[in-house]
Amino acid sequence: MAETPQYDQSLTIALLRARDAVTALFREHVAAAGLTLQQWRVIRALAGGHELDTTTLSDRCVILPPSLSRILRFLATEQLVENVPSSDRRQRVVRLTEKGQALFDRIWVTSQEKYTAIEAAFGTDDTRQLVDTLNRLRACLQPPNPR
Amino acid sequence: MAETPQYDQSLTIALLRARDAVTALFREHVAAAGLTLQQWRVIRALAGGHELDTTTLSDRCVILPPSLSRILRFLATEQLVENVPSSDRRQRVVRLTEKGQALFDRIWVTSQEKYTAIEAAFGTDDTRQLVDTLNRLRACLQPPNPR
DNA sequence: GTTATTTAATTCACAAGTTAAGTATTTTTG
DNA sequence: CAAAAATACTTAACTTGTGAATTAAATAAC
Repeated sequence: MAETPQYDQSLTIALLRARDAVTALFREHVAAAGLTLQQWRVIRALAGGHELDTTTLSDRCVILPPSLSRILRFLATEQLVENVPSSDRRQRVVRLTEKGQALFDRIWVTSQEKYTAIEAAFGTDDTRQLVDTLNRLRACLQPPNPR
Repeated sequence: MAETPQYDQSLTIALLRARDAVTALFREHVAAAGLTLQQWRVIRALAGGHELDTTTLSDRCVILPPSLSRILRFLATEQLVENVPSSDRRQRVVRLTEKGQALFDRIWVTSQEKYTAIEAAFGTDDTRQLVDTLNRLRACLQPPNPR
């Protein structure tokens, strides 16, 4: 039964597969609302009236600046986000429009349900512990303070 | 300190960040050899003389068929992989060329070292346990047998 | 205060992710 | 055996990931 040499034991592959399995549960539902998962992450980060510059947004959504730039261009044409004047005119600060918040509200309900279903299937404690472990892994790999 | 509403507690984001942190350790080294991480996953799956059809390869590398098609096209032009005649002429079976295997051998050494370093930093037991947990999560989310 | 330097974001070019449609071969069905 | 259905890939079109180059504005250094 030496089918997969050691592939299933690889941390990188395990992370990839697990992420794949989780996102698959949300993709269809988010797509039905006309958004990709990445666009949804941005909307979600801005929900509740948060005004964020693109650097913060990029970090929080784990989306590289060039991608975020394109995503914001799309969301702006859809009138889901709008710019907020900033004192530092280099940076771009954005927020949700009313339409954007409404779309968030609509998607969020079902999204919550799906997430709850995951916790139910995998266990609430196990889920929380996994998140902690993943964050610990990350903390342990990234040079603590590049400042 | 209510900076991130609940974003850091999200399983999807935690998976994304963790994967990001891990792959970052390998990307530069693999890129120096002229490969992307995805191309490297394919090479790695074929290493050791494995002959695989694209369906199996797609599943094992967690790369969708259209992407794999492009990747194989590239690897073929680089003469790193070659086709193997198959009795079922619908399917494409590939294997590494000598050049491909040589490239694998070259990358693999350093790759192993990096992986060992991760285990050292995060703990061998913790790493193995995390992989198990991730595989369990996946098993628990995916409908067991679509056959 | 003008010239460097740094910083924030965008643009560019190419690889990959994603869905849908298309092509060729095999299997199934009648 | 011929027509229909299923299977294995590939192509096409669009969005995103990735690294390098570019633009614009703010800060630092003369």
